[in-house]
Order: sequence, then C-alpha cells, then structure tokens
Amino acid sequence: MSEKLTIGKLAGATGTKVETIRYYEQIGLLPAPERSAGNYRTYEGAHLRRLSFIRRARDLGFSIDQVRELMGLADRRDQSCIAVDVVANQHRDAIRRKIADLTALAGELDALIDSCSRNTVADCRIIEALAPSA
Amino acid sequence: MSEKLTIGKLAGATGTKVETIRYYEQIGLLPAPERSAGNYRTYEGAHLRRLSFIRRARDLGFSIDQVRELMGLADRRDQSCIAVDVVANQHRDAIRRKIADLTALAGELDALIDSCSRNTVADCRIIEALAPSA
DNA sequence: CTTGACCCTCTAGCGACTAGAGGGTGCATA
DNA sequence: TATGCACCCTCTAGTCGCTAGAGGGTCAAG
Repeated sequence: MSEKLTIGKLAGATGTKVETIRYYEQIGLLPAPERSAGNYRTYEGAHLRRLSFIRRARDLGFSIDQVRELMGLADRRDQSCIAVDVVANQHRDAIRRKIADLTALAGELDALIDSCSRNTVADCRIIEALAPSA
Repeated sequence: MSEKLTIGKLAGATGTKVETIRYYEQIGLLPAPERSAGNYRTYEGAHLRRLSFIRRARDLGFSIDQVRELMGLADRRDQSCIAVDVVANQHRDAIRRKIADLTALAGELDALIDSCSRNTVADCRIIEALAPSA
C-alpha cells in the first residue's frame, strides 16, 4: 500500500503548493501529520482526502472559515445537512452580489471607454469623468 | 474662502476614512499637505480634487498602481489620451474575465445546492461533491 | 562521496486598508 | 478658568490567503 506521502507527493496529488500545505497546518486547517526519523512530514490517506476537500471548496470560492465550518459539519454525519445547505447558499448569494457589482462597474467603464475620442489628454473624457465635476 | 480643510473635513467631503487619507499620503498617492501650528494637516482645493479623482477611480475598481498611472497621464495634458484608453480597457477586460469566472462558479454552486435533499450529512450531496471521488 | 532534489523552520512581503494604543489640540460650555 | 469632548497626531500590528526567501538539513542515485 502506498499509504505514506511526503509533502511534495501530497502537493502533487492535490494540486496544492508545498508552502500552502504547511500554511494550512499552521492555521489548523489540516491536522499535523507524523514525522519521519529525518523530521519529514508523513501524510496518509486521511490527509489526502481532507486536503482534497479543502482544495475543492477553495476552488469554489469558499473562504477558509467557511471550509472550516463545512468540514466541521461534514464530520457530524448523523446531523441534518440543512446547515451545509445554508453555508452553500450564503456563499452563492455573495457571489451573485459580486457579479452584479462587477457588471455595473463594467457598464460604467464601457461608457467611459466609448467616449474616448483619442484626442489629447486635455479633453479626454475618461480623465474628465474621473475628475470631480468642479 | 473656505480653502483650508482638516483631514476630517476632507474625509467627509470625499467619503474617505481619515485613516485611508493618511495611508494615501504614506504611500505617496496624495501629496503631504502643510501643517498647522498644532501639527494638523491643512488641505486645500487641489488636494480635494486629487482625492476625489482617486476615490472615483478606486470605486471603479482601478488598483492603486493604475490610479497612479492615470494621474500621471492626466497631468500631461498635451499628450494623446490613447494611453488612458489602454489602461481603462485593460481594467474592463480584467473585470469581464472576473465576471465570467464568478458566473461559472455560481453555476457550479447552483447545481450543488439543487442536489441537496436536506437529509442527514451522511448522504448530503454537497459534502459528497466536495469530497474526493474516493 | 558528492550532487541535486527534496525537506525543514522562521520571517517578511503582497494589496489596500483597518484598528488600536497612547498621546496632543482646539473649542464650547459651566 | 477649568473641564469635557471631538478631533487630531504617530506608530504598530492585524486582516486574508497565501508566496517568497534565507539558511539550513535529509535522502537516494550515480
């Protein structure tokens, strides 16, 4: 069984950087593994699963605190998963709000850019629009 | 003429926090103003205009470095404003990319959330989807 | 036995602020 | 005149999620 992994192997297997793994251990997101005689971290299957979960959730944009919460919930397997649903919904809503904000912004920038007549800066509409109405 | 402003007044007039103004001065984005006898910063019209420009650009999502660049360009009034157009375009494109990324993310989260049948965590599809395929 | 890839700890840096400690100033009111 | 209070000052450290670097130790291959 290829049970034991060095930090480099774990990094490769999960698409995480070595430094990031050590960081996750430092902030208590990933449990500290055993050490080898030469003081190397030796990871096992459980770590691999845990880190994969973290990666996936992070890729979906969950914050570290949300990941922590999700993992805490995931470990209480007999409880209702409504709490999980709540976290996911909050996150989706936050993303939707961010999309709306950015869309509005892009619209403003579009208007700004369309107005550029590529003259001198002195009568540049973009600069004008940024400056106060003075 | 109400020419002179304390930092608090300037903050109020531009919708900026006092700390942020001091921070902008520290990083050289806003020039250091004169000081009063009691060592208070005393701002004038030019500062107000400068800070308003900064705020507006920041609200539109330009980075501090981009703001610096835009202000540098704005000061060379006889030059072509094509460079301004370029900065604005780069920024708009970056925002559009971010919107696309977030939209994809929101879609994934939607699928995840729709699958939640509100059972126990043991067979929660959200947790399942986050965990490795193991 | 040396080379080179990997691992270790510790510290500082990124962007753009924000918060707090510990103090000084300026003005109105009792 | 004293006092209270809002405002100002500097300096330092914290936020988030890593990332980079210095200065070393370990391990396996050739």
